[in-house]
This record gives sequence, structure tokens and C-alpha cells, in this order.
Amino acid sequence: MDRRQQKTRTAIFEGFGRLLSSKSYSKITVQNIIDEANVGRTTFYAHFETKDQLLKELCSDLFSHVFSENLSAESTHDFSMRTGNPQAMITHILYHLLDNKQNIIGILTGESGELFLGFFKQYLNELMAPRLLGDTGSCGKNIPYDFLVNHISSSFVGLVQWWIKNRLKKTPEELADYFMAVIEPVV
Amino acid sequence: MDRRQQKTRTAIFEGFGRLLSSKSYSKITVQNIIDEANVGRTTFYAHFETKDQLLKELCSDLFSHVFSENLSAESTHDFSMRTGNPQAMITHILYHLLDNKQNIIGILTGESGELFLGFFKQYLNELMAPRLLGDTGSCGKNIPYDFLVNHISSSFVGLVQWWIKNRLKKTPEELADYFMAVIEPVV
DNA sequence: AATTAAAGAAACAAAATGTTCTTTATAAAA
DNA sequence: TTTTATAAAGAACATTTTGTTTCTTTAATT
Repeated sequence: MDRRQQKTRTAIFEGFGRLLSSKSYSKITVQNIIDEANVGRTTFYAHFETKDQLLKELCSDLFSHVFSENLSAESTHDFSMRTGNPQAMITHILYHLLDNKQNIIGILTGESGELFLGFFKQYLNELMAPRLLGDTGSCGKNIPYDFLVNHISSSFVGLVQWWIKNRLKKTPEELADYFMAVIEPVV
Repeated sequence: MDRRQQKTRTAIFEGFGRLLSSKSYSKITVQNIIDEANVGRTTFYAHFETKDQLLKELCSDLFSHVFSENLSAESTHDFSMRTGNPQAMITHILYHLLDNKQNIIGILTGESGELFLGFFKQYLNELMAPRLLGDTGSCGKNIPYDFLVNHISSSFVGLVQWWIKNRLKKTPEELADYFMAVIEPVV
């Protein structure tokens, strides 16, 4: 793919990311993005149909990265999280949120954090929650399986919200402990 | 207060509510609201500074109603939910969501449901979660109290999301059972 | 019936949107 | 290198939305 396209795409993502940590999604205009990314108007619309589309693609980028390596699919060689060891998996995801070159925490901290966590939850529903639950579901208590999946995802989103609200004053390891404590009885 | 103001305010709320069940918040323009509510432009701006302001006030209206009667504060004479009996409390809230003349389910079902559940969570944090937890916190496991409060609120929001996603194909009683099953070990 | 306050209509500048066209720069292929 | 093709920039445009203003009409309170 053309290097120019790559550069433009990156510039837009980065500019958008910077804006998102300083103002809310709904208040960000295409004009702002154009100015911040320093690209032409035409160029923006050549890459993204709308601001909403940009948002979606950014989320894909962000979260597919978070869930990538080892975590998704069976491609993993890391036996520590192949079966069991949910603790490791959770810590892993949280570090991924922290780590990144991209601006995930910045974006999540901004006014539109909730919006992103909405997308995040979709990924959790597909990639994390089902791996925490056995195929079994919980305690045979007659609770729908997808209710439990949803519960775990919601709880994880809640965890992240709490973490951010408390200005990251906890390590991923501590958080994993908390999470397991409230979720373990279910899985 | 002047009846005219009341009528206008109601007209705007209702029109806005109708719009919200058919299109997403971000795509709704002030012009749409004006047309739908059938009030003058000037009138709208006399009542609400911005669309965001309208949103906030609508949420206040909606959720303060849901949490009102008996539920909030000590003003309750309903001993069934004064202490304990969380089951009753949850069922109660869920019925309130269903019941209403207002369009809560419609709004929650619309594209901006998440947005509203964000506001909803704030109310839960203040009014529901702390009453489910004793003053004690959980199992003495060294987990921050406000983490647990947040966990419960997140879980409840998740429950409502799941309920809506499944087109309300569960009774509040059933949902309360599910909720207690996943949350009881914590409280 | 007189006073007060709200609603409605019309018009406005400013900003944002999405599109079209031309020119310039950059990458890939020969 | 030279050629070819394609992406980006820039400018201009009609539309739409926004938030305000001015003025008139209508309804409530006293």
C-alpha cells in the first residue's frame, strides 16, 4: 500500500486521538480533525466517509491490537493462558491498555471514554468473557450462558472505568486480584 | 409555575424521547427537536441552552423518577426493602423502567441507549449499590469499598443492556434472580 | 380588565458539512 | 531514468445547522 496513504491515515488517527483526550467526541468537528492532523479536507473524506466511520476504524485498530498477540484464537504458545490462568489474561489486557504507543488511556480518560468502552465491550464479549467461563457456564444455576458472558464483560468494563476514574492508582496485578474476587464465584 | 412552560417542556421532552428511539443522539439536530415537539426555535432556546443540556435534564427527570418512591433516602415505609431484600429492590427498579408513561425503554432501545445507561450508572452508584452492600464491604478480602460499589453498578447496567438486547424476554423477577446469583457472593 | 410573561415567526451571521475541480507532489513500474 | 498513475492539497461552492435578535401574538395571573 502507498506510503502516502499510510502516513495520512496515521496522521488522522493520531490527531483524532489527541483531540479525544481533550474534548468529547460529539464536540469534535471534522474541521478540527483536519486542522489537528494537518491534512486537506478532500484527503480526509477520501479516507473516511464520516466522523463516525473514523471512530469505528480507530476502535478496530485500538482494540484488535489490545486483544491480539496470543490472546485471541488458539494461535497462542503461551501455555500460561491457554487454559485457566485468567489472572494472567486480565493482567495482560490491562498492560496492553497502558503500554501502547497509541493513546488508549488518553482517549479513555477523555470525555468520550464511555463511548470507547462500548466498543471495547464488544471485543470482550467475543474474545475474553467466553474464555473465562468454561464451556460449562456457572454453578448449574440455570442462568443463561450469554447472560454470564455479558456480566463478565460489563464487570471488566466497569473495572476499567473505575481504574481510570481513580487515575490508574492501582497496578494491573492488583486489579486482576479485585476482578477475580468478584467474578470468580461466577465462572 | 406557568402551565405554558410545563406544556412546552413536556412537549420537548416527549418529542426528544420519540426521536431518541428512532435515531441516535448525535444525529438529532435542534431543528429536529423543534419540529418534532412543534415549538418555536426561540422557545426551545428559552428552555434549554443546548442539546446537551436538554439531555441532562431529561436524564434527571427519567432516572430520578425511577429511583424515587421509597427507594431513595430513609423516607421509606416499605420495610421489605428497608434493610435486606435486595431482590425486591431490583425488581422494583426494573418495573419502573418498564412501566413509565415516559419512553424509557424506547430511549434505552434506541441507538443512544448506552449514553443513557452512563447517566443511569451514576444514579446506581449513589442510590442502589451502596444499599446492596452492607456498610461492611465484602468478605473482608481487602477490596476497596468503592470498587465494589462500582462493580455492582456496572453489573446492573450490564443486566439492563442484556435485557434490552434480548428484547425484554425476561421478567423483572427472573432478572433479579440472575442478578442476585452473580452478585450475591460479593455483597 | 390590566399586567406580565411566554410562545411564535422571520431573519441573521457564523460555522460545519460534503462535494467538485484543478494543481502539485510522490510513489511505483517501465 | 523516464513514464505513468494516484494521492494530497487548495480553493471554491451550495447546504445545513446553530445560536441570536427583533418583533408580534397569545395566554396566564392579579
